Amino acid sequence: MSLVEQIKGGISQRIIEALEKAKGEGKISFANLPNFIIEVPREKIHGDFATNVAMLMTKEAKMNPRQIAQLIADNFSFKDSWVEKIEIAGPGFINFYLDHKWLYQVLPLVQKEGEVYGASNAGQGLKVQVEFVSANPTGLLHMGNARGAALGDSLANLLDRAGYQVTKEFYINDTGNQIENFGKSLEARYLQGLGQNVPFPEEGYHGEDIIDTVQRIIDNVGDAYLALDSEARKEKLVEIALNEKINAIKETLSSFGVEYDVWFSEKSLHESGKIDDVIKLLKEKDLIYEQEGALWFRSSKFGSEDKDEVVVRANGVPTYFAADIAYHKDKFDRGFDWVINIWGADHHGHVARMKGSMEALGNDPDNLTVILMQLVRLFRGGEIVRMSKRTGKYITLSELIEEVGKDAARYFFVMRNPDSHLDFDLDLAKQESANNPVYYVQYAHARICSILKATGVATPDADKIDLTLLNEPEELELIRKIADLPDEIAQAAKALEPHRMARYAHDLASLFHTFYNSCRVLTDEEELKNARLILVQATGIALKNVLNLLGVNAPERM
RNA sequence: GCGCCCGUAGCUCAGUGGAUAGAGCACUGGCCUCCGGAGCCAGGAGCGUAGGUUCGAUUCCUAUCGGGCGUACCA
Repeated sequence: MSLVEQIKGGISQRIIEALEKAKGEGKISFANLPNFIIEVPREKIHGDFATNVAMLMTKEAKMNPRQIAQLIADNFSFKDSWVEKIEIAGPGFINFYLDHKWLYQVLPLVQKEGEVYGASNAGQGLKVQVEFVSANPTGLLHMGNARGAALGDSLANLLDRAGYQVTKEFYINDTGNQIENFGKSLEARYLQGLGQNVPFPEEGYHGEDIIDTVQRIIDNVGDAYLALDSEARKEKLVEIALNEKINAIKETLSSFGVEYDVWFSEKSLHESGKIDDVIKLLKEKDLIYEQEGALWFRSSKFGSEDKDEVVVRANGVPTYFAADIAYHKDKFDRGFDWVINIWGADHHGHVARMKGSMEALGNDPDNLTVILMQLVRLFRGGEIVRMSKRTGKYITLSELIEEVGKDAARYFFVMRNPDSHLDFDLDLAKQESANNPVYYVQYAHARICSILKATGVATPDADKIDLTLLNEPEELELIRKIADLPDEIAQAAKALEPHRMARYAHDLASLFHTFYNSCRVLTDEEELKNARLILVQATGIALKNVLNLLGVNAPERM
């Protein structure tokens, strides 16, 4: 349990005791305690912590909130609580002012824990799976995939740190219509590459990368596939090209700092019979019916979905939805307590029926969470960078990494709430200046390393230093922010909101710069210098740990 | 038509039902004989609109306007 949690828990406990005591003395009556919170007030003058308990009890106790607050204050036990003073304010808030010495405990802790500082057991080992990107392996990764990659990977890191047992997974759509189409496109390029004048399929993949892929195949095997019939030829081409594409995707993601635990093949679901099995299972539950030659799932019976969906087409081929049902069933069969998918907003129509299908199979649909992310727009020179699906021309993830660097790209993608459209300013991301938030944070870290190095010796052991010399408001605020890290991580993980950590990193860097400008670290006063060095070191550790969560480097110099 | 997401400062965005709604950019003026000036300090303006629930609403509900997306035997 983190220090902040301990403090909050202690205050909470004492509030309940105070209320029980007052009740015993007949000064207040209530049957149930409200679900109150202990929060950090926005304004510093409102204390270190505050609670709304009195305002929530007015009905139950039939008293006005300030009277209730007064009772709590009168009966509050200060002993061993760090609480120094209690004030009642506004409509009935109870503000707690702490002896700031409680903060000093955090510094030795940070020094001792090092790179694991910030971790907690909030998730209690719950098994959670995060599936993200899962891009079509027929092309290169685009900005939507990039956002999903940054988001998913940071989220997985967060969950891991917060005490969940995390598996990162990529679902490979290696079968179905788009693979058919891929085959046709490859075949056309192959024949064209060998000098034949064949038309390119209208709905084919126009990207240049496919031409390159086919050229490599021609370099290897020449016209050997001309002799095959079209089906066998496409099969061969698809096999080779798919392999190449998937490897390229792996490499690009790897250079983006993203490594998966599992690469799951859609095709394997067809081959293992898991799709047939799940359809059979639904049939047994009378949730499948036949109409116009196709098999329909009664999705309208579940959740908010208002119509039924086809799972097997009239031509006997299962739909993507059928495969996805089997896939998600498989996820739960593998024992995940919590399954998280990150999808583009254009897939939102798929969410309700997906949850419905899980419910139909007896899984709690609430254990499936789908994070929808809005689109990404690229800007260069103040102009929107147009993407063209028809010509297959778009900026790829590897080009983006090439242009702005991994750190800026990851920071920019994860800095926003997935719900909002992301305007990605390429010029800003490239700037090595204060305008660029990622540099601002990294600069703080480099500065910290520089100070620590300037002493020429190792930073002293925090237990042997008088930390109570750290009394300046800038010092105390900085320590306070560091103390918050474990809770910040736990909360961001639970809410599935990694963008909070980008904000935290920025706030922490900002507090450090403020401290740096008002407190000289390398001073002649040996005792004070040592205490400040401990603080600087702890800040560096916290900053680095957060940047690592976001997949951004914490440079020692820049 | 119906469904989902978003409307907060000039721009890009934060804000678990709480107290005086916050950052960055842009604009203006200050700050190094001193640890990294890629830094610090100071300055203005805003919750799309109208109702409702509540002690209290940017947050929840309803309606409405504006933008995006979806509404396939595509994925």
